[in-house]
Amino acid sequence: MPNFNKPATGRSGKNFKSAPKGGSGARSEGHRGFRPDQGEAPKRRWSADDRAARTGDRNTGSSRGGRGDSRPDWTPREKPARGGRPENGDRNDRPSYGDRPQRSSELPSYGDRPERGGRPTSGDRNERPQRDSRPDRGGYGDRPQRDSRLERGGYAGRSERPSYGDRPDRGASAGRSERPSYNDRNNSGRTERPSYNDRNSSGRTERPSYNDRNSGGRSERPAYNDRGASAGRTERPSYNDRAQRTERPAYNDRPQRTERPAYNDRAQRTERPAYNDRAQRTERPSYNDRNAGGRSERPSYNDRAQRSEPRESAYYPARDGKSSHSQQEDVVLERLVAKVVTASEVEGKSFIDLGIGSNISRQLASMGAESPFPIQAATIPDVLAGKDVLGRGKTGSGKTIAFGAPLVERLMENNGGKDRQMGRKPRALILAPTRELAQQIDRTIQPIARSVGLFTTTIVGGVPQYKQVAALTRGVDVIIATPGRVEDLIEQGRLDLSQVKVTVLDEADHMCDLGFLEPVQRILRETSEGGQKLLFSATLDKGVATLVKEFLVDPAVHEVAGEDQASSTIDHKVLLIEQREKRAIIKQLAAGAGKTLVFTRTRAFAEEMAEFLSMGGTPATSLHGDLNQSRRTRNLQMLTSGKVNVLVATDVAARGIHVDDISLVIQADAPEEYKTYLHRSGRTGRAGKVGTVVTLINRNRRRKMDELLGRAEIDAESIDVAAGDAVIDKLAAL
DNA sequence: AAAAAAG
Repeated sequence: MPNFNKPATGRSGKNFKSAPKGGSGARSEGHRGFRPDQGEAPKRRWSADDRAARTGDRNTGSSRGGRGDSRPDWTPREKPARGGRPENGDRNDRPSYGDRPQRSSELPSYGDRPERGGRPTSGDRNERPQRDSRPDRGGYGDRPQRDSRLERGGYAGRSERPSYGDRPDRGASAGRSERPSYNDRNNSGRTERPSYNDRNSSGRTERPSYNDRNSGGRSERPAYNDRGASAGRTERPSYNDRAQRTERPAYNDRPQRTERPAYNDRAQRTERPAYNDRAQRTERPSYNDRNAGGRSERPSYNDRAQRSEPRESAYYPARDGKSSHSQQEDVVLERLVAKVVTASEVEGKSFIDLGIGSNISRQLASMGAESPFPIQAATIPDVLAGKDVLGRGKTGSGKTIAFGAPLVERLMENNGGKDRQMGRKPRALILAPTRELAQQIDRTIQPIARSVGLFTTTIVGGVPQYKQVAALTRGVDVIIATPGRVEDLIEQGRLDLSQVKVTVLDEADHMCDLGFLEPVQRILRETSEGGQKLLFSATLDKGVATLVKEFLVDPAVHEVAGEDQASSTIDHKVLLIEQREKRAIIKQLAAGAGKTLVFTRTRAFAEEMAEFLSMGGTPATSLHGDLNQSRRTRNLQMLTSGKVNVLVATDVAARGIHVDDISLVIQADAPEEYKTYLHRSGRTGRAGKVGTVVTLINRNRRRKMDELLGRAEIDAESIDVAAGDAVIDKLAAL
């Protein structure tokens, strides 16, 4: 790709990783945080008062979306109210400290979160500094499960959480919540469901690789014609031209795209299996069945499976019996050549100047984003122009709106009058690495989409799928998802991505890591060929080369200048400690009054530390993959709501998650990768607030830590300490 | 090591 300094040397990402540009942390021009020009990004854009006032507005105005109020066409026939909400199930077994007591009070009553406008959840904002300090914002937690459903307000069933009364006893699902940890699952005779590991290696057979599918029958893809002529869409390029780029083509052009294979028929598929079929399950409508229904030309997942096409096999290194864990070195990959934007360049520009419509601009303003942040000003025009974009913006710099606002704007302009059509296929997909992040993104994008009558839904695991399926059946425009559930629903024939014209990968570099890359590739291949692709991350580097090569066309690369430690409000410290004193020191650090986030390398240690701290008088809760989703959501919410001030988490909380006012980040286990360091530390110091990051290491690991800090381009003071030292108390959060 | 699917 033209945007790389060095042309790709091979097809697989491995090549890029093995050809790093030296591990030095030189702040040279080719390096990650290099910035030719100084310019400070304006932080804090609004005051707490503004925010409070804003909240009020939203509550009154957001229902305008139209759908929510009337919700005529979509009466949930298939699943009326019954909010199965299993989530509550685990409430009983909930281990962590404080949640129990307040429990009942923490769940807002249904009534108060209908419009989501009040948006207490702060979760999602992480990428957007703007909302950071909203005082009124409750946190994630208040609306744990509701993820996206809010708007659909009207419909009972949809709310993730039905009132206590109507909730039948989530019988079956209850069991789910207790899901054993990954480890347990592996050992405990749960034969019915292979653990992730098993699945990766052996169990895998049941799922054909997408490659096969590609080579399979994908011959031509139905044109986009039906899309409805985009009437006056002249001024703005449309989806289609993407190929030729220059100026945005209209949806209609799409047709030319003959080579697109495909999955076309899916489009016509009206008879999609009803939710009820589910019962018979096992025989879940396979692609074959569907094919039989007339769609013969399209290979079924199975067929595809058998078809062994060596082609692209390079993309599946792990499958070939190799350990999928080849310890990647923590190296700084070559930086992508980017167009650098400085804060001063965008000063005075408004979202409207950038091409965002007035409706969306108004919505953004009501959310606290009165004027665009640098990363937004840099990428919005290109996104609107239909170009593929790679965007790098520091943690909390507003990346979600940077891709979310223009994405919604484009969908609105190109809906060909088909908006709100029942059963319409999603036209945009946003993928995130964790469920919490996906839900957080939805909380930001949903209001924007609703402001122009478009709908969003989250497609993530850990929660029952029926509501997601019901939403898809009704028709949704934007999907915010995690990879696993998306693939699951595609296999079930309940999700069709063929009409997806815009795909966003948040935390894109992470989505290219082992374990994520392949699913992501398979999913991207299911989207409309030639569709626009947007890759964002605070640490975007050449690790995304594999995806760029296969899916992006002449991408524009943007980053913001002045986003390095010099402009940071975070203080970094490295404590050289005695291993045996680690717990005591963490306890001392966590004793402060401010919100503290502790990162551990393993789930077990996270759980152990949370318990240790709680037992020691510092209420703490945990967040990691061994918890069922409802507990994850609840525990995170406990921190955002202030029910506890300490959250001990694995790296599931390292990226993207936004919690207001975290004043101290403790790395109980030092990160292996400099990027992890940057993401973890990015949980504090948001919205211009000050924060401290303390990393605990053994003295003999000092050199290694220094190297990592060098790569991260962070200057941190190293201090020799012993449990009980006064220095530690000083670092404890205020 | 972690994360990501299972009415």
